[in-house]
Amino acid sequence: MSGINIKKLALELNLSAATVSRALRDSYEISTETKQKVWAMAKKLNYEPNPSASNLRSQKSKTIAVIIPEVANNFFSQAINGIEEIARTRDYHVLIYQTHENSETEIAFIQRLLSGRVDGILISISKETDDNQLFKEIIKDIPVIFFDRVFKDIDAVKITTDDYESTYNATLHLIDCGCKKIAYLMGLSNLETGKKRIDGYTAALNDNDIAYKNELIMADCTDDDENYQQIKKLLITEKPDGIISSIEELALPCYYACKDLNLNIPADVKIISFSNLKTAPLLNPSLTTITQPAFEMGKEAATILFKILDKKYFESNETLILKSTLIKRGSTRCE
Amino acid sequence: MSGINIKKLALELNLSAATVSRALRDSYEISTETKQKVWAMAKKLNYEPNPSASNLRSQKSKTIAVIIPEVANNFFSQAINGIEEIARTRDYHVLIYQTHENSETEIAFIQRLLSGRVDGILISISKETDDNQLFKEIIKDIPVIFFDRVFKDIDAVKITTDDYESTYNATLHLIDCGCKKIAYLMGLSNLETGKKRIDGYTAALNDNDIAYKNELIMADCTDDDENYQQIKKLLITEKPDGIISSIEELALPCYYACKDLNLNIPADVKIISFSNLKTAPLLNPSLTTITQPAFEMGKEAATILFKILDKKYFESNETLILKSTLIKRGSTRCE
DNA sequence: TTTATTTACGTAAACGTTTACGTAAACATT
DNA sequence: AATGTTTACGTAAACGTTTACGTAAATAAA
Repeated sequence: MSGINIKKLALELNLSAATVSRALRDSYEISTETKQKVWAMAKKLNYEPNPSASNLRSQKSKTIAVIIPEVANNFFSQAINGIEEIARTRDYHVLIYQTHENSETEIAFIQRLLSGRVDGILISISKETDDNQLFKEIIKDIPVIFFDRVFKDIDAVKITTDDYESTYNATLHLIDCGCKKIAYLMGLSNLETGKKRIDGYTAALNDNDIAYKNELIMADCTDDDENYQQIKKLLITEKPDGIISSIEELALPCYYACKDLNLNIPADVKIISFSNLKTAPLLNPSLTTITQPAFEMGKEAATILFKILDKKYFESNETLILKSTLIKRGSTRCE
Repeated sequence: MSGINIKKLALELNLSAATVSRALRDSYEISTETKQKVWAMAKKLNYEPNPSASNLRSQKSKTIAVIIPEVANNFFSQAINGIEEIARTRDYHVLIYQTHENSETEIAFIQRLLSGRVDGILISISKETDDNQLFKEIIKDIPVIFFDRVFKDIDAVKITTDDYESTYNATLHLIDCGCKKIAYLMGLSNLETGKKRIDGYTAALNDNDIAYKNELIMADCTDDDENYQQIKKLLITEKPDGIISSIEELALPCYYACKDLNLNIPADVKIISFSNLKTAPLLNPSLTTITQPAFEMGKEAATILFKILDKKYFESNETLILKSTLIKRGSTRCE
């Protein structure tokens, strides 16, 4: 708010506001001479166009929203990083909203965004959300890209990783290491993401003639301590020799539980987790991870959103699938 | 963009836009009866006021900007978490900008924000920034709160941690553990933050009659590999028995370097680092950390900003200092 | 009953842009 | 010389709110 607006600028230049506006946007209607005078004066006076006025007139906000469960999470913060990088190249602004896995918060945010505040939305659905009716409505009003945590039956652009293959291969890896009783820590069960992950697990079991046992499946809940207790209970009662954690949040509790129960990783139980932890190689033991390309997902999601905003993207319901990487480390070392 | 604006709403209700506007804001000038009709219809039609129009008229954006070096960083993502939580309680929106430690990017962002896009700015200065002249200018135009990474001589509100005490106590801890040659990995040397940290270190050495040696100080640079090589070189040539890392980014390279050189932590060299890693307890060995209250810093910074916006805060240059915690773990275990 | 006050609304201007439309001057075409 | 076209700008309306000001009707005070 240097207090300088286009009118004052025009006054200073003995021009009309219209001419100044056109000159600033490099319109062909304005002589080169005038343009240069305008540019010079704009720079001199540190003129910045008022975004509210611009947005109001143009009905564009040059802003996108990112709605995620948590910022303080390796995956999501890396995704934001990618999104912000792309947005910056386009001089777009990025609004951040955290749902804390709460469906109502999520809905409230979205409702508030349906008023021209943003030109598009990038969203990773909260765990709790199982009803996609609202989303089916809003995608008619504004471009929405779903990333990582997506719905099954919605006609929208989605960016995911190869969730099915990831858990399939992870399970195979454990089987190769000799595991016979592989537990599965299930997250995101409401979402397509979570379903594909467990499907990969069961398919791998099937393909290797290992019976699926319901008792080996643990569904995560919202309470961290409860999760920890459940994992411990699972380790005690079922004595699995392998664990696949479908979400990063459950990996560390596994480590703590094993420590607590004097179980050796990987001798007694091998562990693989979805994770974007930078410290995975330095854990004790180092953690075998399914690492998602979070940064690239953010970049891709933003890139596609901008293509849509540019009207250069026409597949309204494509799913772009990026590959995760299974990084084998100490927690699944075979003897 | 449900396409419904205040005029259509007014038309539907047989009222003027002015009355509707006032009813929505619960003005005393409007009868209870009318208000309720308006509220009901607004809800029914899913009316959301257009923010550009509101902002333009009111000269408020209900938006704040957060300018930080990186999102994908434990400290900053936790700080954003705190900021977002406070902003939400006020129905404010949060814009995120990453400088990637680049001073010019930082300046460009700030310039763009001086046009009413945001009502206030929360910023953690980039490493490279040493000139605070621009900042002295902008704080006249818009409320700016500096957090964690702050300038020395600027008349603004700052939120920091007890940087001096933190490194002082960390150094003491190493001395207590018998360390005689304590290396210091220096970051943020341009900023008050970095200066206070190294001051704490040298003071502790002084108070314990240990000579300060320039060769034991390593300044970080922008290149990760270069940092790693420098740390290795330091370990080889100086053989320190303790290391204090003033930034989280250098902690893991230390671990790798020690591994590489077959140095045992903590037997050969003890390590303490500023860090907000959740996995610090699970590293091999677990890492002794100076943990900053990142979440609380974000909350405090946002809270004070809102007080300023509410004109309920008048100390224009207070520094609020939160306490970091020295968490002693395996990397500094004494025999 | 007359006048003052309060209540509940409407009118219109303003916020700072952008752009459709208009136009005078310069230039080109016949 | 009369007409058409281009160039380079200005005028004014519009985007969707909010609010100062105005006012008719209802109520209170005299």
